[in-house]
Amino acid sequence: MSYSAAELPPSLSDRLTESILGIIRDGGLRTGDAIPSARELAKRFAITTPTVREALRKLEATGAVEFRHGSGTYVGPTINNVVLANPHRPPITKDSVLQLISARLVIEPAVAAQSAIARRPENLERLEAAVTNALVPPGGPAFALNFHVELAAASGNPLLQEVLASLLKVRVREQQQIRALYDNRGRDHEEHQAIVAAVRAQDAGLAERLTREHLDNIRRTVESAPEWS
Amino acid sequence: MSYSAAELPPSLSDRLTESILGIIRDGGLRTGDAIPSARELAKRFAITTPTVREALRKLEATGAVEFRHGSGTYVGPTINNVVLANPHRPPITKDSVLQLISARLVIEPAVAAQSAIARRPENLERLEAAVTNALVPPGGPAFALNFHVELAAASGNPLLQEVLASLLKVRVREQQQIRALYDNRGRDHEEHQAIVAAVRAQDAGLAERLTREHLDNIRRTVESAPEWS
DNA sequence: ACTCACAAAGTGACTAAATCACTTAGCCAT
DNA sequence: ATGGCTAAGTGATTTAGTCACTTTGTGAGT
Repeated sequence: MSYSAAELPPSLSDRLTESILGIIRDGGLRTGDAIPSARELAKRFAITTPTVREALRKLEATGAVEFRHGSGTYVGPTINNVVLANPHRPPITKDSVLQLISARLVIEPAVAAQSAIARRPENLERLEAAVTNALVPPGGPAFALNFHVELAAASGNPLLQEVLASLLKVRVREQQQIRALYDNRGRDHEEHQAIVAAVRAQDAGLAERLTREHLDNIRRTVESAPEWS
Repeated sequence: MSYSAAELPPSLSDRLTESILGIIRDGGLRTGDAIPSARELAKRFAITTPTVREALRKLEATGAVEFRHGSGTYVGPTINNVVLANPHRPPITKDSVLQLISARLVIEPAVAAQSAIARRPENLERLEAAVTNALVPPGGPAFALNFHVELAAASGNPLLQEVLASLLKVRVREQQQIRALYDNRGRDHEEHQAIVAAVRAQDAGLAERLTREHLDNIRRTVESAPEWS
């Protein structure tokens, strides 16, 4: 837990990642833009392609770049993130899901209160969209949890959004499992709508309470479910 | 922001990282244990070392493994993390520091309240240690911020500790800058001690209020400081 | 018996030069 | 215009080898 300071001398590939990030940032490249090819980078830094690829793989692991076979390498979605979801996260158990909900139970009510205060009109729009989409999906990606990310986005602080997005980036199968347990024909939807109403009315106390109750309901549902893995 | 689902077919190095994680987890290896050498892994999976190294670099980027030149590759400290600090985080500005403090201002009071309720005797010990160490350092690593991680640890939820540790893993230079601004001869220390007292007394409301005030003080100090980068 | 220097083995770091697989864009024939 | 083919560019992976660093154990000297 100490995250001590015994730093090793930075390897060539370490310095390379920094240089590549420099190319991206100094070049003003945004998410989706293409970066120079591996061969091009190898020539530019006078090293070989396997070494370049090692550096790029490190950036890929954190979502800073994305590979598209045959096409090129592109700036990834989390290039400017401060906190990330671990892409190599440990397997999920019922206990770890309960731990996740408990953490959200601490953080999200406070976030909801802040969002109620700071929300802007466009946040309300996106929240409405997230709430209504939550009823639509026949089996598509889990939009329901996206609601909670949008709720955090309404706080106006991108870091809070990052934190919630990282916590909620559970594997899709487990999300569906939770929803199957909890979402008995629109209960999720109703509670989300109530929260949006509180945020719209800028009633921080209410938004906080409703969010806490909502997550507490989910926690209880999961808690009473049978072990699944 | 959409984190959409356009998943590409997993590459060889993707499958490799999963296999290596399998070796670590199925083997019951813990942080600090050695994993098979790159040559050994190459032989075992019937592939070549550059490919193995790419997979290992991805794991290195998320702190799942660590390289030690000439010695071997070892299981890293964040192998079981759910959320991570971005090792390739963007450069820090005064605005980004204020954004960070604002996020903590939302999250940490709620965490402090939870910690006041759930704290166990060993948490109080570690909190005391963090508080007293905060006065010691002549220039060493920033123990002061470690206090906030320990405060989150006292909640009993490792995820909350991970979130705070990720948020606080600012570069050392910036930490010193903040401390230089704020810590006028022990003010930090006094406020930390007051928070510990509230946690010890299991007074959740007080712990929450003191934490909010503490961070608000820091925020104001940073806000009134001159631009620095 | 103890210590220290040094050699050897194991490991990571990196190079060099290819080949294969995939994507994209342009051209051509329809 | 449309469809299919071709060629260039790119990522994916291989093969074979060299260099640098760490650890360990051995053996000489004390």
